Amino acid sequence: MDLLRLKSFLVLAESLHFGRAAARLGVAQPHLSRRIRELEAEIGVRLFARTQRRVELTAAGATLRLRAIRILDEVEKAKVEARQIGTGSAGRLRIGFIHSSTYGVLPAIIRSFRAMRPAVMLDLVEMTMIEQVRALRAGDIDIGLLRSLPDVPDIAFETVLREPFRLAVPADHAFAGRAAVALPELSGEPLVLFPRETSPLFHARITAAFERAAVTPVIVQEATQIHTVMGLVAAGIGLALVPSSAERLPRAGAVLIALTDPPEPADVSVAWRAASRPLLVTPFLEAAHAAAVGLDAAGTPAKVLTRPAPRKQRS
Amino acid sequence: MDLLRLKSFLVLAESLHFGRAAARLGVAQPHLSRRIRELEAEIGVRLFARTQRRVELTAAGATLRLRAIRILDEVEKAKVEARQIGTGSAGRLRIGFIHSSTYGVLPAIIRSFRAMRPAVMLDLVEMTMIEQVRALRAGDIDIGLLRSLPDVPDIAFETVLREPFRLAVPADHAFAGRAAVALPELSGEPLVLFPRETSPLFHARITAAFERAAVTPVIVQEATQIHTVMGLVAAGIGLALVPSSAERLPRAGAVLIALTDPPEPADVSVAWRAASRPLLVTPFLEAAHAAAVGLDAAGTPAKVLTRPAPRKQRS
DNA sequence: TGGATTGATACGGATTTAGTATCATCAGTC
DNA sequence: GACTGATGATACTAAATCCGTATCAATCCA
Repeated sequence: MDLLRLKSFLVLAESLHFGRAAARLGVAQPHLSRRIRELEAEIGVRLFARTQRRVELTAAGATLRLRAIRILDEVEKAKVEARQIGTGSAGRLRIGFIHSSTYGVLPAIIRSFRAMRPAVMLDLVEMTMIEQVRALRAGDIDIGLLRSLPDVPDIAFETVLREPFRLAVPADHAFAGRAAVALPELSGEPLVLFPRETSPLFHARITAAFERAAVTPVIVQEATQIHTVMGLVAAGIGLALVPSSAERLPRAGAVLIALTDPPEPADVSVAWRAASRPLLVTPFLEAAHAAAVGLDAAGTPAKVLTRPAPRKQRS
Repeated sequence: MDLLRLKSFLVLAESLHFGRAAARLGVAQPHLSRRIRELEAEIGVRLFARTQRRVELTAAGATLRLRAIRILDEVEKAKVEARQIGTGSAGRLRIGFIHSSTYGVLPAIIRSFRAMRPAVMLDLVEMTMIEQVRALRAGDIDIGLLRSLPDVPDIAFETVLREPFRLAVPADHAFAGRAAVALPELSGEPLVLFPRETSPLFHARITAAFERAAVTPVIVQEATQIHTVMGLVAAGIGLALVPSSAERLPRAGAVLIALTDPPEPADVSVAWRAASRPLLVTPFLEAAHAAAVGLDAAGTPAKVLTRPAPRKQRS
């Protein structure tokens, strides 16, 4: 069975005229006769009833016609789809992301990327950084969205956003009305901190800043996820240094304040397997950078210190 | 795009090894390389990532593989289906039938035919004989099941069953206990008869028999359908001559009795367009003959006169 | 009855396809 | 670190297939 034969059959089934069908196919009439005869021989069934004056479909031909339309259509679609996936305008992109990007940069990146490549399906899976590296190596995800990594040879990454740290204080705290606070002022204040094991980057940046400021922090509680930290702050357990994306996390009872001497910003990076950079990494990086600019413009400054924007606070 | 290329692609996608795939396809390895290259050129996308040591599918290749499996499967199914329809082992058969066959031979024929050709779909439409002839000519039905026709040149038919006439009498009639009755005994009895216009065969056979017996029937009522006639008999309106298939029509208050000098039997025939005898006519005739024999064996004798079999009578 | 139309057949030339020999590259090994 | 074996790509020749022209047989229409 040959698609050319099938196509010829279909054209003849439409026009029911060997001469005209052959013309539409761009071949000579005798050759169309041959193709149809070969198709009939292969199937072992007469597809057209030729009365030497009129050509009509047999019952077998009529059902084959319906099938043939479908098959040729699917072949065409398969070709187009493969081409689109090959050129990156369609397909599937499996993305691992850390939890804290959920209310920060991730939605903006997704929005931006979908606008660029509407035909690409995104599979989003929340993972820790460690899990992302493992999944990238195993080929389970194509792209990781994570905080910057220690140098790993087989994983490439590019930073798309630098998030400044802010001071989170309970709404009824003395600092709550202040425009900015300096780290030395936190001396003696109870603090909530990210643990070294599960949040190495946050932990390192924050403790380094306290060292620079010559402050010995009083750690009263540890918590891994930003929303937990914010909850503890709101409950009055202590103050905390959190990345600015915490602003997007509605939480009654806590406010964010700028720092005059903040830690080195925490970056959000896009990672992929260095060996086989997926085609869609480039557009994804574009989308991520665009999203980062948008976030800045929307009042989440990445570098400049400003008065914290007013926040909606929901229960 | 060529199914051979697609098949080659699929085999290579399974084995991921040019040499082995080529062997499975029965071609030399260089030629498989060519086919794949051509397929990739046509689609404009690399389908395999060749690392000179290992071959693996690209993302485009992976989705094309799924599509290709489906397409090749559908092509195969289309071929098989067309072949089956062409040889009559599958397909659709549109049958027109007269009402009176419903409780006579039709169910038996259907049962027999479905056992023979389980893959053939039957479209059953009740029609009068006139409508059947029209539908056969228009190509709306393939087969008609009807009483014998006056010779019509473009419709061919074959008789599959000859139904003897019986005398239907009310259950409380003097004849009710008799084994057989002769037509002259009906002289003066009120009779229900099929009208000439709508039931020409029954009318002709019955009036001819009365003429032979030199009896002038007293017609008190006409009715077209056998179940109506039986109803009128049960109601005591009169007696009637009905084809023996009326036995299969449960009807309280009426019994059937053999006739010693019955009219010529009424035949049930299968008709088709003489110009293009559908393939399935032959098996349908076989099924019909088999069903007719079964009916005889089951106590509906076509020729011999016997005591009428006991009947279930439901309201 | 003759002309026109339609599909089938025959045959020679052109294109495509298949097979053989060979090469380049890389992984694993001693 | 050179060698060996394996793998896919390339080049070239032979065979098969495909395609177009010429022609025929049968039917319809005037």
